[in-house]
Amino acid sequence: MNTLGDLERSVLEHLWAVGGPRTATQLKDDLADRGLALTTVHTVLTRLESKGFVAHDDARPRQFRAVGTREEHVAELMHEVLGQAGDRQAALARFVGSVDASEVAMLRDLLAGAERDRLG
Amino acid sequence: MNTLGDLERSVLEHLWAVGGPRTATQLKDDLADRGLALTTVHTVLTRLESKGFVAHDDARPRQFRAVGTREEHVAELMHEVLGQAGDRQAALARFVGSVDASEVAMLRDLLAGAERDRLG
DNA sequence: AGAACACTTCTACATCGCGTAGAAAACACG
DNA sequence: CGTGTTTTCTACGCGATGTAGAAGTGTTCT
Repeated sequence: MNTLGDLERSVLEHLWAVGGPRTATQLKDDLADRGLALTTVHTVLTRLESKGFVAHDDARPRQFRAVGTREEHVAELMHEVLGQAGDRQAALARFVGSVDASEVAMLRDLLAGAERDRLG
Repeated sequence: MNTLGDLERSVLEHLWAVGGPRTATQLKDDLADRGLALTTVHTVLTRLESKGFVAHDDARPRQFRAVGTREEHVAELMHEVLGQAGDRQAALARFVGSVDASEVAMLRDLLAGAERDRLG
């Protein structure tokens, strides 16, 4: 499922944050605190790409960008996780039972919207 | 985060399904399709235990049981995942936008309850 | 009690994913 | 073309996991 190592996650997280395309060299600099070799960045990007999280064009410093947003990813993961529950409703109940107050209010609004959409 | 291998997951899943305690030998038989050695089952149980998913008593065929339910686990994972979102609300919105109709209705009820609890 | 069997713990090994990067190959630019 | 940059290839170490043998401990039956 959520098979991302620390470094992979950092890089992807950064691409998500940036929002746009980024070259390997730029990423290496962006993550300078890690002190990575350029090839390391490349390896990670390649792996992220083979996992479908990143794509690059064929320009000549390759431009790498995140496929999808962090929020999409999170929502997708939540669904995957929920799919593991035998009793989805029970799992959802527990989940809802522990989201914080502001989110509860927001969820309610979202649900109202979802319902309207469904009813047309 | 969700660090469970296939076998570990199978065993835990089985313990969740069974609901009650189970000996290593019983588990080995329960999962006979895997053709595991008894010691393998023990190793896995030990690892699950060190991860906090399983506990055993000190009776003499040790009784192993799942700590918590699958639904609790799922809800917990959902929270962990949600915690990864930069924008929790956006993530929740996407999530809610794709749960099915019956669950939407149920969520609405759950939320009403959650709110009452908070206000009350 | 002693033997035979069952259960538990210890130790080990192969594989795989991931962090990490050197070496080599392909390419751009003056 | 030569030099610096970028990309690809290859590789190694480590920790997690699947897998289980060997050894130790407890149980049972005669």
